[in-house]
Order: sequence, then structure tokens, then C-alpha cells
Amino acid sequence: MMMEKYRNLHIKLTPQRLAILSYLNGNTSHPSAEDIYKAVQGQFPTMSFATVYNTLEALKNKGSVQELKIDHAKKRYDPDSTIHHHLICNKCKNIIDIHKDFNLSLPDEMTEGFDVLGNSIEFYGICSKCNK
Amino acid sequence: MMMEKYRNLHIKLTPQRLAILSYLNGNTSHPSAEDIYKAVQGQFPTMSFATVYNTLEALKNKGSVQELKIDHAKKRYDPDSTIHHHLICNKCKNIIDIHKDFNLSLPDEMTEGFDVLGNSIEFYGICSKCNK
DNA sequence: CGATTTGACAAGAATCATTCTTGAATGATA
DNA sequence: TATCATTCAAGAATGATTCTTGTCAAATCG
Repeated sequence: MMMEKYRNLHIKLTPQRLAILSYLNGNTSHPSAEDIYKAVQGQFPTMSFATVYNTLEALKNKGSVQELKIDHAKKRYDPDSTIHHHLICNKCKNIIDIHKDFNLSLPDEMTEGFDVLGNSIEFYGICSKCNK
Repeated sequence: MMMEKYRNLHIKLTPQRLAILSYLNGNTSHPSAEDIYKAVQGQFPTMSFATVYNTLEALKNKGSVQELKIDHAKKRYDPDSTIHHHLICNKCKNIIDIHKDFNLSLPDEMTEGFDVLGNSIEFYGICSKCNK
């Protein structure tokens, strides 16, 4: 079931990588490398940070994980490869997904000859927890 | 003329800060701290990086400079405080401004109780130079 | 005027996420 | 089994940013 999906990545599936993949699968928490490292620590106490980064790099290249530039302090990763946007809490940096299609087109005279390939919208606000 | 504008910031205007302000004024190149440092080096060879960062911090607090999260490698700064968006070259990281108003509203059932305050759109593409 | 406080400065050390390097281990192939 | 490529762990290296310290100049106040 899930293995099928993983095999289609055409990367070598080691136990460490499977643990990372399984943590990421369906995960909407937009974890940082550290979050992932901690989550997999239980199963592989000897695993190093390098393995997390290497695996994320491999997944990025396959397009199955996206690197979010939302937080300057640390990179956040998103396993949802469908087109969507994000709503970020200014205080706690919590990120939720916005699955809505906005049809954003740019008039040619604004693009200075760029070949425009896509877009991403960040909504900012304060989440309900921080708003109390 | 310009001094008026600077004085309204209500921060102490030292020669170093004036040099930074004058470099930033009307600048649409979205410079990094290093770019700014290099640009002001000519006038103040003894200036340190800390002064650049301190000044940017002060300007950020006054809302007259925005920190862009577009580039993971280094922060980029934008002195244009009007509402606008960005078009970024995936290859050379060149950033141009998009002054266009998109009316983006989110249905309540998507916001999970967030108080939505604003948004920012990043368009991605390849600039004409990199496309040759 | 002096004295004192405030904030800015330069220099360099400290931090910390990320990347790189190395050598060992593993897996695939034939 | 021999070969070759890939992955792994461990820790060193990197580099942008932040922090610390002592110095200095401008502003305030008696």
C-alpha cells in the first residue's frame, strides 16, 4: 500500500529512510529537520542529523517534499506536494494548509521578461491559541 | 527633503545610519546585509557588520524596512513599505516588485480560528538573463 | 558651563542550523 | 566472490546572525 508509493520514489529504501517517510506521510505539521530527527530517534537511536538532511535532500529532488521558506530560524518541510498555500501564526510560527485555488495572473508589463512558473501565498495572522 | 523623512523615524541619525538610509532609499534591489555593508564600506571603512544589523533592526521596528524570507541563505531587506508582492528568479535569486492588488479572502472554515492579518504572494520563475 | 546619562559604535567572540568530509558498512550486479 | 555505487554515523567546517564588551559622542540637566 504505502510501500508501493515509496518504491516509486526510486531511491534506496533503508530502514532509516522508511522511518522518516512514515513520519512524514500525511503529516501536516510542517516539521523542521530537528522535529524529524527527534521523532525518529526512538526507533533509531544511533541516527545522525546528516541522515535526516540527506534523506530530505533526496526527497526534495524527487519533488515529494517541499522546503518552506517561511521561518528564518530553521527550514520547515512539507510532504504535501499538491498545490496549496499557508497560513502562519506570527507568534508561535504554527503553520496550517490552505487548500484553495486562487487564479493569480500577472500582466506581461509587470514581469520584466520573467518566465513565470508558479506562485505561493503566505497568509499571516494570529492563531486561536496565541489570541487568548 | 530626504532629511525630513529620516527625522520622522525618531532614531538617532548618525553618519553611518544616514549612509545606510541613503543607500536604501528608493532601492529596489532587495539587498542582503552583506550588500549593504559593502555599499557603505567606501564611505566608512571602519564600519562593522554589527552596525548594519543594528540599524536594520531599528528600521524594522519602525516599520520602514521589511525583512524578506525569500532566500534561505541570507535575509534580504526591502525599504518599500507599501503593500506589494515579489517575483523571484529560481536561478539567480533576483527579486522584482509586483505592485498589484489581489483581493485574497479566506473562507472562515479554512482559518481554524486564526485572526488573519495580511498576506504576501511570491511568484516564482526564471528571469530573462537566466533564460538565455 | 561640567557631570551624567543614553545610545551608538567597532571588534571580535559565540551561536546554531546546515553542509561537508571521512571512512566504514551495506546493497546491487554480474 | 569481486566490484561498484550508495548510504550511513560522527564530527568538523561553514557562515549568517546575534551577543558581549569596552569606548566614545551627543543630549540632558543641575
